[in-house]
Amino acid sequence: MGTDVTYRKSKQRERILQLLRETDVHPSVDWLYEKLKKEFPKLSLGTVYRNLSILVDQGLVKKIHFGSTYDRFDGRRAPHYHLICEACGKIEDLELAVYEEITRTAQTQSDFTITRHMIEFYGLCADCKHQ
Amino acid sequence: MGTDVTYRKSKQRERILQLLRETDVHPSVDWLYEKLKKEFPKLSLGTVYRNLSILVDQGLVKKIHFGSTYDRFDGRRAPHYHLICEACGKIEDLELAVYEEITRTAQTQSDFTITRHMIEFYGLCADCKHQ
DNA sequence: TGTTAAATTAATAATCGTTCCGATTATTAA
DNA sequence: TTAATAATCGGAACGATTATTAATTTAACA
Repeated sequence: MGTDVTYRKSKQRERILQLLRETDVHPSVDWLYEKLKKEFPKLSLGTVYRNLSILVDQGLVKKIHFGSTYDRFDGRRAPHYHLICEACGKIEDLELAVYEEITRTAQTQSDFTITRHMIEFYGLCADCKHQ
Repeated sequence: MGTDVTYRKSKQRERILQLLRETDVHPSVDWLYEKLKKEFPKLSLGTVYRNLSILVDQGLVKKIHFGSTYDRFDGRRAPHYHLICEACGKIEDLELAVYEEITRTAQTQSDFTITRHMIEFYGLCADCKHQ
């Protein structure tokens, strides 16, 4: 996904964006694929993936749970927050007191029973900052 | 992974936990596998996976990026937080003003260049609450 | 200590979500 | 209309993870 690529419009991509704008269910790839197969019977799964990544690239859509594609494990027991380098994927612990009250504040705005929260901070680590 | 299973101890699992306690790099499965292969030349990748899931089950280790195994997409442009139901995986938007100052506070505690943060709240949605 | 049943292991096959590929089709600018 | 090339389709390939299997190791107790 280079920076200087020009995108042509495509019916499929337009509809993917439209669907994402219309709904609030935070669709998965399969959800979009199943919906769109009715309009585009020959639609391929790869097309959905490719267009989603173009839309994310264009800043029109956000990918939730962006981060590394594989699991990481943490032997630290106390709750704490994470710093994630967007260049190299490094994960560090952040020495910052956990905001317990955020969970309670969120609770007042929702009918979920909220038990915990997680914060991830994104940016560039010291190494990647200097190329 | 039932709740009433008794686990026997195993050298491999003990070392995995020990490694996770000693390090702060938030190891991936492969990192652990490569380290431990020196001590247990016949170690299999499946053993690392199985023991990690036992340790997570016992609450001794945390899996980072716990949540859905596939990506979700969001067509909403303004930054906002998410509520995630731990029972059914539903993701909802939370109507809560974004705490811009959290990013700045975190910045004072780190040598990362922090550009943004994300908060996810975990709990049970209204439907799952009532079974 | 020695026996034995049960848990753990290694190896490998299967699965899942995602990305990549070659051939074809569609869009755009000239 | 034409030439250039981006986007499509369908399927193969891929990496991370999970499940299956038979063989090995271990805890517990006689």
